[in-house]
Amino acid sequence: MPELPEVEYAAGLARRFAVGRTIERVSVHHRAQRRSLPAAAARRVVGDAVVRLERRGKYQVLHLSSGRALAVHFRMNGDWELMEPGAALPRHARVVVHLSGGVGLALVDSRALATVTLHAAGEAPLPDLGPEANTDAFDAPWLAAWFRKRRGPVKPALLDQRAVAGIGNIYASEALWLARIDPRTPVNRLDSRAISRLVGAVKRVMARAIARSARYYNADGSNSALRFNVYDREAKPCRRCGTPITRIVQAGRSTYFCESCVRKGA
DNA sequence: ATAGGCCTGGAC
DNA sequence: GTCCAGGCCTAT
Repeated sequence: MPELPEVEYAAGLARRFAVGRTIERVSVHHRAQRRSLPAAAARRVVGDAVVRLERRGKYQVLHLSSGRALAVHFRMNGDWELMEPGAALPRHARVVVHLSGGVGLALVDSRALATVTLHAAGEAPLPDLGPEANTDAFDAPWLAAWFRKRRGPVKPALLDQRAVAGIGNIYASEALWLARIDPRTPVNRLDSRAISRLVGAVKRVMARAIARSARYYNADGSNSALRFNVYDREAKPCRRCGTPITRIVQAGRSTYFCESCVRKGA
């Protein structure tokens, strides 16, 4: 579930729920979770208030009144579950931020791959990230400049969060399909028109998903009502031309595309 | 660029 | 049982 649109939605929920409240306790319910959040770190934030919740790419940052920050990354399966006073621990709750008023912000994640990290005041809580995929800061000149410094096929390149923040494996395939670009095209072979199409397609895909995720987001992380054009549609007819969708593996991850819709040379 | 690791659950 | 998964890191 969690690429930029889904994280945006989850962040909105958590923001309305947690900002203005004070952290009374942080409980960790899976040992793998201690790799990113050791017990001492979980203890250190007690008494801190959540003053702001920021989403950046697929990350969320809980800015605390002391200047410290908690950075959260959902990875493959993470999500928030909001616990009202007296609520039972949700299934797959891995970390719970217990807040004033008796509520709890629960990180649920069946695979326990999500991360929560504590950062001291003045320390950058996030790695180097490119412009947000859904904003004007992400534009064709930027992407062209990035591609000039890189090599290799365009689809894995789109997943590099330093190039553009927030795109994941699903929306990378979706955007390339919309732009009619072959995912195997080396980035140095994309002309400026193709790059412009790609930037436009990324923004359209993001905007649509953001608009829909508010309605179709399920607590278990599934987004079943979302209808993808190519993702997970191997051998099914392309919605544009009917040709069976092709699945290949790039950088160890599935890529879906339509071989006939793709424009020659891009 | 690829392989393996981290984890669990669902599909087959 | 096997394979796969919307992410990302490290090692080769």
